[in-house]
Amino acid sequence: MNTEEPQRKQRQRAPSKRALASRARILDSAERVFARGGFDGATMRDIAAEAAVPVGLVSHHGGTKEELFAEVVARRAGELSAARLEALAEVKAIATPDTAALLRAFIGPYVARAEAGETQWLAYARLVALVSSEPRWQALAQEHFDPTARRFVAELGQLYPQAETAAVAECFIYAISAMLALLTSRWRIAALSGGQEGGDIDGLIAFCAAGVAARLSL
Amino acid sequence: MNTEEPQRKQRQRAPSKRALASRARILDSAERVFARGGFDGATMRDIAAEAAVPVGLVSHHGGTKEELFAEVVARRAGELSAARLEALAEVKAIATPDTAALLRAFIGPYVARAEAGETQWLAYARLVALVSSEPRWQALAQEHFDPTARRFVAELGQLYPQAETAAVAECFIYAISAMLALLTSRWRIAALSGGQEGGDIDGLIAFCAAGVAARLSL
DNA sequence: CGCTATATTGAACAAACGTACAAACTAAGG
DNA sequence: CCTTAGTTTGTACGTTTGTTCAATATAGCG
Repeated sequence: MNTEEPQRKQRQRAPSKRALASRARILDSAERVFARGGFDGATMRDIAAEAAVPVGLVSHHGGTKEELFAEVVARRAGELSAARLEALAEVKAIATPDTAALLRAFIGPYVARAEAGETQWLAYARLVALVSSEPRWQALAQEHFDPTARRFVAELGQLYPQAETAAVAECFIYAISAMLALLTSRWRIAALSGGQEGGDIDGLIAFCAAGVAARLSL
Repeated sequence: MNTEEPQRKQRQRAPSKRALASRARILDSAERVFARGGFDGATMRDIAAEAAVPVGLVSHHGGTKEELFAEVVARRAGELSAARLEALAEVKAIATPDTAALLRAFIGPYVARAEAGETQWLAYARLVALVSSEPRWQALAQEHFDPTARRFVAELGQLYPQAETAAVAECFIYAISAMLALLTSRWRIAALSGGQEGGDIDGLIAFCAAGVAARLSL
């Protein structure tokens, strides 16, 4: 199973400050470029140009294009999962959470970061949507997203003991895609409503909570 | 505005049966390949190989890669819009439709085709998800999807006179992304529920109808 | 049939792609 | 300060990309 990493070649020296800065800049750049055009739509040269470094340096820090993509996905996944589980723990400490509280614990941390003006988190949302929908990245989704998602599905299931697990998972996927739609398709909402800005987290949670309750009480 | 089509070069001869068959086979092939890997993930040679024709023939019938993509999207959009508007007319003929009936008129024709074993419609769902989420294809979405979507948003708005148009559009986008999730992410539902199959149209509509009602009554 | 517009084929093109590499350069550790 | 592991740079290689093209085959039409 774990034969693929025989022994990580241990460094003899710590990376310099400049090297760490280059690496971070390249990962940020890759995040934006991957978000803009998907995996195949992005080129190593685009990433290098956006980071203002020569092409070779991208490979040096990021490895293969696939390795670079996986690393970009992995980078924020840890922080996101931790924040979600923490929000879940908080809400469970107070009282037995209802559907809306559970969904808010999952959705809130993401939307908060995306709306805090941190454009990188908004770009990351497009990546998550990509990884979540294309079977090609199933392994990435399984590793980085499934554990936390499973946890929330289990919590949700406790609120609807008579519902099958598949139905709970189905609802959860609906909620996730609605969340990603809010983050990535605001332009579409504006286009359909004649230019009005629309879409906030409270409306999203109201939508999803009611949907889950109705679907799982069938 | 319409200077791009000065005068469509009129054919002197009708296309032969074989030519029509080739053309259809190429479009079907392109639909599958585009659905599998997106626009950039697909190559003209993949499309040609799947259709079992030489590369040049793809260009001959499909034109540029972008033109081919646009044509693949356009091909089913007409039938889909017509079916949706017909379902809407039917449901309005009987009585004033409620939220669930409106959503069923929009979602039903699509899911029915996708579940009828016609794998091409399932592949097309991935294309629609792609066009609906990437700003790059905004023009295609505007031309082929927006008119019908606007119509349904208007109908939905009549049921919730106090709601802003942007809120109605927001709900509609949520419903669409849930529908596309049902069509394209069944593998994800199975992964989250330990392998169980899940997701049917009745559950989806129950979810969306309750969500819309709750969101627009805020 | 014989003519001709169209369809088909396979080869070829320049451009762009991911990656590898050697040389030049920096900075950490003794 | 000198050594050396690590970083940065520019270039170059072999593929694959979308598209074009001349030649060949086919089928519609008088």
